[in-house]
Amino acid sequence: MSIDILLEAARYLEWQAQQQQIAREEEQRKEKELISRETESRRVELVTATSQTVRTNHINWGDDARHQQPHHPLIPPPPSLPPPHVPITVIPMVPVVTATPSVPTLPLTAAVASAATSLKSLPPAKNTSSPPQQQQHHHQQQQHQQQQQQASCHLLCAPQIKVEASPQLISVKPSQSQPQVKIQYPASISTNGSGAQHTLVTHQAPPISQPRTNGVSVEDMRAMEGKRRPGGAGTREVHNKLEKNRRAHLKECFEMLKKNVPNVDEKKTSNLSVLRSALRYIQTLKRKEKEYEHEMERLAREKIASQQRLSELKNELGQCMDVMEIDRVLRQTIQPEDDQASTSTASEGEDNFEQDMDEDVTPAPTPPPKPKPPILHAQPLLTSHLSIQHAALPISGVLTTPTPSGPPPPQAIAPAPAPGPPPPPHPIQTPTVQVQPTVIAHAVSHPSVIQAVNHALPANHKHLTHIAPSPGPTSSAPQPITVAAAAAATHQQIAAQPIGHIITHLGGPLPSHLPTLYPQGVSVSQPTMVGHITHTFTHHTLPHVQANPQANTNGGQVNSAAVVSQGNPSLGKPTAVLAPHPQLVGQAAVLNPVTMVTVPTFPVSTLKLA
DNA sequence: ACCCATATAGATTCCTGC
DNA sequence: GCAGGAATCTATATGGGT
Repeated sequence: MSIDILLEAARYLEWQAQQQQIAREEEQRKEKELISRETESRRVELVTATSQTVRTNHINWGDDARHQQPHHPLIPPPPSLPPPHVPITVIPMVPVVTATPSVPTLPLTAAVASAATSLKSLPPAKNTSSPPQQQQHHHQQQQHQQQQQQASCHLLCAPQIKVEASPQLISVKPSQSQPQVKIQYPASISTNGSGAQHTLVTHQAPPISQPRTNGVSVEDMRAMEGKRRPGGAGTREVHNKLEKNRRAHLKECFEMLKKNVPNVDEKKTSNLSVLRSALRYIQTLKRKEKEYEHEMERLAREKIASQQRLSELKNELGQCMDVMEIDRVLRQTIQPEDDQASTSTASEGEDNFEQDMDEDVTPAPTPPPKPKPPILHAQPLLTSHLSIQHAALPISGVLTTPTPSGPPPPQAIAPAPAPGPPPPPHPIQTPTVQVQPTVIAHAVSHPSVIQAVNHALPANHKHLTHIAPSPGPTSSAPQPITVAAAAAATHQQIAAQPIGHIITHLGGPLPSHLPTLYPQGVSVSQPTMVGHITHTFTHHTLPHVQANPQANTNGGQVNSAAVVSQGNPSLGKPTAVLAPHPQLVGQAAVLNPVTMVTVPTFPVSTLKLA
């Protein structure tokens, strides 16, 4: 219920009260005349004054006046006092007013409230409403004057009306004359006072002060309404509109939240339930997030452990193979070929190798003697080669990852051009001929070969990449080394084109880094090592090449200068091609102008993954 | 301008007694 | 099953604080 409605109702009541008051005044005046005529002068005046006072103060209290008659034995009952025509309607406002008594800006309600509070003290005032006649007379005169002067009515009548009105009469029009009420109310209050002197004093002031204390006059109220309405109404409307928009936005937000939160009933879900559901959902998400994080950590730990285990296994396997191969190869090669080699152990043989290498190796940067067995140094980088080799070997075939598709690439080492079947039209870089790095790696990275080379090389030269047949001291033309040539080391071709030079490189994963990583090749020209290598080719590589033609597991680089190899007549095996690495050609030319056999410089990680 | 608290009314749902 | 009341929720108005 807005204040505007209340104000409208108050004005309506005021207007009705004025109308009724005017009519009643006419009647009362007529009554006065009649009474004055019937009764004597002074007493009649007194009686009329009191009755009028009562009437004016309690406009609708006709019944009360009658009830109060016993209390006023001197006052005869007003015979012609008309009962209120219509009941009073202001009553419903009182509960509202009393419900909100703290509204200071509401003059009407404040006035009503104050009047209501004053009404509580009204009955005793009625009981004591027998002031001296002089006072009453004086009061009557004042009342008359005020009645005539009053053009504005006061709402103080409302409480009085309310008190008198019965609950059943709430909806009926009021029958109060507010002007009288306004004026008479202070009078009644003053009469309620215990002392006559006090009433006199109060009579002087009340007409002016009471309206201020009890409330605001109608005109003041109207003025305030005028102040509030133009600006206040607009402000109110704007404020209401803004508030409405705000609520709409809030509602949209709730709707959005409801959509984003699963397991929320589309219907019958209040905002509170939506908030609760959202809270539960957020908590669930947080819990799941933590679980997933833990799972990820666990999987990461498992992965690391698996990788470590894998590397350990690889190391163990490679170490075992190296040791075994070295022992065996040393026994087989060094003893028969090197007469100087005594029945030395592998370590002693290594020393011999080292000594030999010191003698025969080309002027390469000579590192200080290795404090440790070279196998230990070579292990990390040799692992890749060993893996390839082992993958190719039947023993360690578990580690292989055979290529599922594609024609079996000719895995071979480039044969010597002279013997064997007719060479292809393009001996070099034949598209149909592909050199399998696996084979090359297998051939070159045979543990024994590598080990032998590593022994011959300084400690930091551990990655065997190039093996070149010995072109002879004056030969500068690159010549491919083939399986046949390798086999010829022990057969016929070794004499014609023996492998007299092996170029080693430090293991660099990327070919592009070769120029920087391998500023110089290391030539292995010692007969012992060359013989060992060729022997290894003969006894280990070729069988593997034949047995595992598709053993390319890493898709290594194809040598650009592939040379069709010749089949080994003695073994009757397919031709193997071994070609120099394209990116090492230039370097090979620089290092040693021979045909090179390269080991693909694929990353070690690739091998590990394979 | 925005937000919040309060009061109120209307609608809906739930519970209870008959 | 139905009426009535209580409980709950939503929308609105209003005033006040920041």
